[in-house]
Amino acid sequence: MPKQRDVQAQRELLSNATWEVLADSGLPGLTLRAVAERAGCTTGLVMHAFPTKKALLLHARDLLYDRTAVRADAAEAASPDAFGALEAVLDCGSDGDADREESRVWVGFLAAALADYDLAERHRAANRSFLARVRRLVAACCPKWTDDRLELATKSLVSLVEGLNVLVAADPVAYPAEVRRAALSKALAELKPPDRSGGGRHSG
Amino acid sequence: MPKQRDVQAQRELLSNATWEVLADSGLPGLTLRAVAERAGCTTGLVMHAFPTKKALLLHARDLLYDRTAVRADAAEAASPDAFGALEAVLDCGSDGDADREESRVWVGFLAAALADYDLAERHRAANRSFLARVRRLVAACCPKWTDDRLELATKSLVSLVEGLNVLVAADPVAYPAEVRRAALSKALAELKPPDRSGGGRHSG
DNA sequence: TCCTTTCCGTAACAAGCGTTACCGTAGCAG
DNA sequence: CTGCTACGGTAACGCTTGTTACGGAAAGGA
Repeated sequence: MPKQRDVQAQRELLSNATWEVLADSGLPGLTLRAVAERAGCTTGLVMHAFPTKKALLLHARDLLYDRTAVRADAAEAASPDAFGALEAVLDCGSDGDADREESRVWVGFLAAALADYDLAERHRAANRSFLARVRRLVAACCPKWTDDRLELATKSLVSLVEGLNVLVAADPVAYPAEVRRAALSKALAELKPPDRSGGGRHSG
Repeated sequence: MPKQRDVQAQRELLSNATWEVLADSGLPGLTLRAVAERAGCTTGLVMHAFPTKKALLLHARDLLYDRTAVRADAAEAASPDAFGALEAVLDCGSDGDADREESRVWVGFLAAALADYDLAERHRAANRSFLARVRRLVAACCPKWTDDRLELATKSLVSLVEGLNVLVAADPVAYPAEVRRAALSKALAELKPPDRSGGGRHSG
């Protein structure tokens, strides 16, 4: 049995390349040749690893979801309480340079999803998964809230965060990190208006 | 002087067609032929009305901005006080079917702006104009607030609204009109916590 | 060492894109 | 009615796209 390959590694390599191309060339620049060049191979390998371009796109979309899920899990696990976890999860889209890139990719996939049913399905699944996570954390923060209130707070928080991500992707100057942080903090402060036991922020 | 045409009307017709194609075929489906077919003509007229595809895109982008500005002006003028104006302006993206289309178009242009400098410039200008409008109304609602607080509230509101617009464009089921309305109302309630003189909502 | 089998780079394909050149034609002046 | 001129539909161009077919090369078994 001659010359075996690591299919999994190839698919991940190509998905990463897809991600990078999408980040700095946008959706119209996402061509198989661009992906191949970024991955350091030719379109031959791309078409052997994925049957079609759409399969590559869907796999890259899944990869984006996996990454955010892994990071959210890590942020959640590293936080001592539910408040900190919620803050970390919602803020994990503001870390550094790599994340602005992720926002750009997210916007690209979103725009593509508006005209592609499969991509739209994955977008919805990912966003609802994110909603469920945030809702769980909000519920942990405010156990006495009704379902309606939980629902509203969750979707408000998610909308705020995604809005910030979208807007900062197109205009980083108008939405600097400090503004984003402050907006998030103010929104999170809504979750604990009565009791002010201890400071949630770890630093000044 | 034979056979004169109404250039302005042609440009508007084509921009509208561009808008419609972008709304239901997405960015990759936005071709000159598709625009021409939607406008009921051929690519010949398109290329006579606009020198290039990018010029058409930019004009369509300007048209989108003009429409939202006109509608915001109308919403503002029809409101008796600053609170109502702010609510109307922020809510003007949730009216009916035509508006979901507008959100989709907005997302499409945003994604295109991530890889096109001129489109990005117009996006920034439009968003900053919107920020200025909201900030002016917030300032009218809360005259005693500091600049920092104004800035934060303004950008939080805009982020929330744009986030809702983006999310509802891709998943209308998860973000129904009532949720959006409630989220906006709750965010606006932040602007007047101390005095509770009269109800702001006009109807049930 | 040689053979076999899988891999993947090369190169071609048809289709679609934005763009261009051309010419029939429709409308006004005389 | 005739002639002129700008308009815009037609069709082609060159280019890039996704996709496919093919052949050389590399790695494990005999």
